[in-house]
Amino acid sequence: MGRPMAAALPWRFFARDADVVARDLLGRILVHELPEGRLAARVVETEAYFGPAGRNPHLRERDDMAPGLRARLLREGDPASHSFVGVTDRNRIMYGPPGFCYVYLIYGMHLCMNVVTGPVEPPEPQAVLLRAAEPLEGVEEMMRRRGRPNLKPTDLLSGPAKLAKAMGITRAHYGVDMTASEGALRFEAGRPARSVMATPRIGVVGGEDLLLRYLVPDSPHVSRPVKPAGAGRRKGS
DNA sequence: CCATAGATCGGCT
DNA sequence: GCCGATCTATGGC
Repeated sequence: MGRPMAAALPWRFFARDADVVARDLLGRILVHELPEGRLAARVVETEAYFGPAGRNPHLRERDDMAPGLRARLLREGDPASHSFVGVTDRNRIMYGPPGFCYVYLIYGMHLCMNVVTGPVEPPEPQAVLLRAAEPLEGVEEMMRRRGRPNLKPTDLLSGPAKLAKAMGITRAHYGVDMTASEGALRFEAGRPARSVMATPRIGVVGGEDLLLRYLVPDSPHVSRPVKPAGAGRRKGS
């Protein structure tokens, strides 16, 4: 056999609220073992999705969440979440236990990959969208799967659909347990990111002002860089 | 660098 | 029937 298999991040890691998991996933390693080889990438950008109002009373106990955000989620729920409308065939996995893979088709042609999160009691249908990562192992195979020549490493996994495609994610991964010890698709511990920044989520309708997108601000592998804090662009150095 | 159009189809009303 | 948790090519500056 090849290398010793590192432990998958355990079930408990994902049994926390989506914002906490989304932050904690930054710097962790997404791994997919394929016949063609091992694909590995460091997560640098995520988004948290909660559920409808009324299914999240446990948020009242949270003293580590911005009060405005907590109040909004308690009062209105998360209108951008696929679980906002209640159970459907597509979002059913979000209502199950944490640590499972949620894959969906977007714009008729792209797949996006999530991991289900949230406390078990009381339950809430949450997920974390994987938006960007830094390629570490199997770069050649990732490029082949992206099917575009001369792709720079920073363009390989810099978006949710790019990430899913390069990492070999298919609809067959819907409902896969990412915490299984022998599983091909899992997270490894890696090293948590040193700095984390929060911004509004990309491309959502509803909850546009909620700061539920998390990224490693100095990473060149994110889908969209953080807006410079100061004024317009510089010229030279 | 920025803005925009087109691709393409499953899920939900 | 409408529309989306996106990507890419193209054209302008």
